[in-house]
Amino acid sequence: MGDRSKPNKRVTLQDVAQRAGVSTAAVSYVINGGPRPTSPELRARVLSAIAELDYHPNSAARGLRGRRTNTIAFVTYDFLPNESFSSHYLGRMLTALTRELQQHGNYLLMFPLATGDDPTPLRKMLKSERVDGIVARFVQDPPHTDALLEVVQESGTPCVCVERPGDARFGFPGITYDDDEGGALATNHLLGLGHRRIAHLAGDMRYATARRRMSSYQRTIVASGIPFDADISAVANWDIRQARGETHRMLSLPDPPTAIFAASDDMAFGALHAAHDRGLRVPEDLAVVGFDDIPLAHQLTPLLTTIRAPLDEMGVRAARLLTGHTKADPEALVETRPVQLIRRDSA
Amino acid sequence: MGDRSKPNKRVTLQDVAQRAGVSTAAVSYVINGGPRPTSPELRARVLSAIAELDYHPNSAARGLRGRRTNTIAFVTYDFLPNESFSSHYLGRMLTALTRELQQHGNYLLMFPLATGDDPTPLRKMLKSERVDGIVARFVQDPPHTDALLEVVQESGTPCVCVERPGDARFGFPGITYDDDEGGALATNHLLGLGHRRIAHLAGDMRYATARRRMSSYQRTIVASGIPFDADISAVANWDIRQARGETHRMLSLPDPPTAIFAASDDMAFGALHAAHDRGLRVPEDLAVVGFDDIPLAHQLTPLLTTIRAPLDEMGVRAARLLTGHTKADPEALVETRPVQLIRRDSA
DNA sequence: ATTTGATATCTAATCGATTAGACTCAGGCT
DNA sequence: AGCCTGAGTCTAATCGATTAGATATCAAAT
Repeated sequence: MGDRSKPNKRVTLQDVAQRAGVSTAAVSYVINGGPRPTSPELRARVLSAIAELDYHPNSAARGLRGRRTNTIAFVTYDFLPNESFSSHYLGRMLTALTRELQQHGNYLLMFPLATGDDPTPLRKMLKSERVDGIVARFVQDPPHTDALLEVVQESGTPCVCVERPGDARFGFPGITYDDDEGGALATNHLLGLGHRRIAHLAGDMRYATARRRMSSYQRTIVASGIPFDADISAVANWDIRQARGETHRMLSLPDPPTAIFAASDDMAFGALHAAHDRGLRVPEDLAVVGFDDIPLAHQLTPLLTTIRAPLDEMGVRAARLLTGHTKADPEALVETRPVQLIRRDSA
Repeated sequence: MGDRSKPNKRVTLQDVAQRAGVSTAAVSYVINGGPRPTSPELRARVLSAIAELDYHPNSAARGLRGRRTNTIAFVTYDFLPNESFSSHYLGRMLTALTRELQQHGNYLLMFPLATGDDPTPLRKMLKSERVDGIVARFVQDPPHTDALLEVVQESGTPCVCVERPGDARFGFPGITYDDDEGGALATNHLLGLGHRRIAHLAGDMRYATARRRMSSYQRTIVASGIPFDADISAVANWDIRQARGETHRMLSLPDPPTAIFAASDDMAFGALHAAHDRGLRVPEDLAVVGFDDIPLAHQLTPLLTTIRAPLDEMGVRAARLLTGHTKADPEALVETRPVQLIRRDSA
């Protein structure tokens, strides 16, 4: 497992102080820029000693005395055990998060949890003061995650929720995007193209996100004077195959849809698949709009028209709030970032 | 960002000792199971005091004195900045890793790096003694990652490489699977089905994995007495669209392939797409074998026949080696886990 | 009865950084 | 001259756990 011997003796702040001929306090002041002023000469001496000795502050000692770990946890609460890691979707946020954190010497700890998991490990992690804050991605809405949020609150760890509006009762802010706006954008885009028979493929109804996307579709349809038809609104549970099956079913109806708004790109692929099966042209015979904008969306043909959620922006924002590089508006518990219609070839 | 005030006073080991009427040493012994024996009565008193006070050891203090952080870093070195997080492929390993670590109270720190990134942040992280060990996933082979490995070695941090054979010069063990075996399995499967005209879609040649999969394909073909034909061996760079394009090209040849071994499931989808475009039946007119077994492989139709790498096993194994729950065989610098042919519908 | 040894427990030093409090010194004020 | 102020630096206490060394207790060995 690599060199187990200790090849290089530890360099401590003491050593630096000695080398620079100053006190340990002075060195600390220089490193941390305060809380007392330092003279330029002293600063120079210390900095060159640090460089010469290749000194790096010990994170444990810092954490103990200074009560900062420079670590943020990303806590997920999924329905399936491995969900968080296997979604292209989440990748965008994690990438943004880690990069933003790295920029200021902070680190990301992964803490995946699945529904039904005991919250004790989370409690333990928080109470051991391992992290300065957490980014919570809980796919369910209140009250299903109350137990977790209570654990977080009780530990006193700063917390920012993502992909949900936060929680007023617990005082946690949330950074989210507007599923309603996304659903409306998608549906209106199809309406604007002249479609009157627009179907919906919905995600797993346990997800708030799935429910919101569906209801905004319904509202938009109805608002435009078209009656809602349950026959062409199907729950496909985020699943490609189910989406394909449901699409086939709907296309076999006496009055088949001419357009489909799928609540995820995956399901949109299922719909495209079905269209392909039947020799339908996209978008001429069947227009398809997805949601998420996963990488595949612009790799498969036809290129998928979809709704893009600002995952990266949300990641960056969450990181900044937690590391204190941006102040949160104490009034606004919810920050909603706009979604975007990405027009490609499928609609 | 949640409650910033400190709602509950800190509970320390001192408090527990006082409450139980014993010394702090005794409490520590009980918690850590040693290094000295403790009597059952004392243990009981301490444990109930811990429970009553809801005590959780402070991780920073532990780290400082005990030199263990209970944290493992997952360090990636990718060609693209966000690659590590957006691959279904890696998800399997990360899930296995975190779950295994959580089991023993260890945590996973994500540390993604992209080619060309300055290794300084890694150096800094390691020298600050933030982690007990690292799992290194460096997609390139030596000598491209020497600079990074040097940094790791110099820091003295235990390191296990995954998806490559480790590195003898640095003394790091590796846990990997056999790309050659996978390529041979796939190719032989197609040969066994009677195919004589077998094409290959190769990944990005900068990846050792892509090169190995390609050369084992070539060797297997040639070993069976079929001459290697460069016209039906194409580099598609892991890209779906390129794979589709190359498949079209090959199918237009005077002597088109009847089977394709794609070095990744993604590229296999590209091939399937092309077959679909031309109205070819799979596997009758064109047989396709992929590599990786990503979730999509058993969600799209036809279900993809593919090679499955034991990512989860590798993750678990790496975790155990680093946390000391399994001893590494000091002789064997490489542990190669078997791959598996998953027979489904496409070949 | 005394020594030996093993077992169980306690005392206190220690890990390496942060920071409040004490100190020094120069310059400005009365 | 004497006092005050503030900038710059140093001394030393402190964070909370681990663990080597000292101590106590009791059973077995001499």
